[in-house]
Amino acid sequence: MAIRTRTTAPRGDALSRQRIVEAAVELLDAEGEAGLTFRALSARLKTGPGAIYWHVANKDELLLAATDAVLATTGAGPDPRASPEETIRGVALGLFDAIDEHPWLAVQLSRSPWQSMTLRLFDRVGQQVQALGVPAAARFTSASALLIYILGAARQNAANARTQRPGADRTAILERESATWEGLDATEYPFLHDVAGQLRDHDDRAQFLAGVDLILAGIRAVAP
Amino acid sequence: MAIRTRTTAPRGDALSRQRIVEAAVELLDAEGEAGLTFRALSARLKTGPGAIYWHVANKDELLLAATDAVLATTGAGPDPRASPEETIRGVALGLFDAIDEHPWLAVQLSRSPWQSMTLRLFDRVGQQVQALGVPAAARFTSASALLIYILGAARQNAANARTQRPGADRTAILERESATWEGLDATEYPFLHDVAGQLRDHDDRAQFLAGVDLILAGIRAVAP
DNA sequence: ACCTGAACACCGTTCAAGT
DNA sequence: ACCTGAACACCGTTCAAGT
Repeated sequence: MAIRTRTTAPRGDALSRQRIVEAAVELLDAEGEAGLTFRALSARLKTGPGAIYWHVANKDELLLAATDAVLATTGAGPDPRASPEETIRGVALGLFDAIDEHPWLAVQLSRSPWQSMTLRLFDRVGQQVQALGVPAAARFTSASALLIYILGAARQNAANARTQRPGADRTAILERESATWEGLDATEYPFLHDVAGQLRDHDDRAQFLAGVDLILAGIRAVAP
Repeated sequence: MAIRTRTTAPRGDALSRQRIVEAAVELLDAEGEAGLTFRALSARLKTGPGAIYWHVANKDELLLAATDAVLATTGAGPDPRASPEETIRGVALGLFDAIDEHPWLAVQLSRSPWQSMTLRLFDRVGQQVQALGVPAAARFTSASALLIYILGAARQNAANARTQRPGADRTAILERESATWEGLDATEYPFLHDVAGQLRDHDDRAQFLAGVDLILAGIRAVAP
């Protein structure tokens, strides 16, 4: 096969939808949602803002494409040997970690529900709920409760991470927050006051999974 | 007591933090988050944008104040005769309805977790979890799972409502979505394909409460 | 103390003009 | 077909100047 000439081969610096989306993801990861700007993006791609509009309709479409691109690489294929519970935990952890790595994902995922990506997730969770032996009438409720919790927790975690400076000392933050809760008026915040100590050795991931297990227990209680 | 003179009494059109926040809430309710602009707000208040900055530090603080103002009027006081489950359902429904009425609330509530308002909610839910007899070690997990679900579901509902044009025919939308799901490839989306029919007479509020009950069942399963 | 409104440094998006 | 970059209509925020 002949070597392509320089002029017809796609050069590394040629603009393309793919290169734009890749650069957008990099920008989102590095600077957060506020960092994704058509000007910043075009500067990084060494072109003008107008050039991007040739390949992408608008910012919404760009964000959607970035979300799809990241989620496409995430989540290992389902393991047929895994139990339904394990598969659900796998999906949940995959999303949790993806959002932990790309906090801007959370906002995108819950912005347009019933979107292709969310529907795919809903179906995957629903399949496992069915495999659990949940009767047909209770499947919709079970699957939607699971997905809502998973997305909600991952989003909350992303919001927490964004509040803190990146690279901040996690232990120190929890220590400080725990002390704050302890200092709260026990009459006004009896629960927080009581539970302040548990915050000190809090593990977000473990907490997240415990919540998933709690809902799974509820589902099992309805469909034994 | 003497009648106050016109000049010292706060005239109806005098600028004040309270009037600003009230106008902000009106604007948010009518036009959504994008509608809250310092220019639109100052036009409504018949003043310049700079005047607002005398009473409010910036847009973030304004959004926070608007959120507090709306949530302060929501949620009936806790009924001491109600069971813990009933109280939790009451808190959940109160939030759900508030967010249904003011969809912009959802984004605000999960933007800054560990904020005064969210902490108060967390404490209220935690108190009821304790009243349920959940052992100390499981209380944190139970309360946070509940709150994450409640906020997540309310947000999802708000996002759904925002996608649809206000005043759109709810039945028609569900009918159309149900038909879409039915038309999906049964190999790729087996669950959605199966469950499409249930979507037709779907009640968001009932669905939401069913999810709360599911988590309550899980909590009870852990702490009988 | 409080308000005014022009001005600054940004946005997303468009579009005539180029190649 | 694809790119350029100035221009438009917006933002949030600041600030000298007024009362």
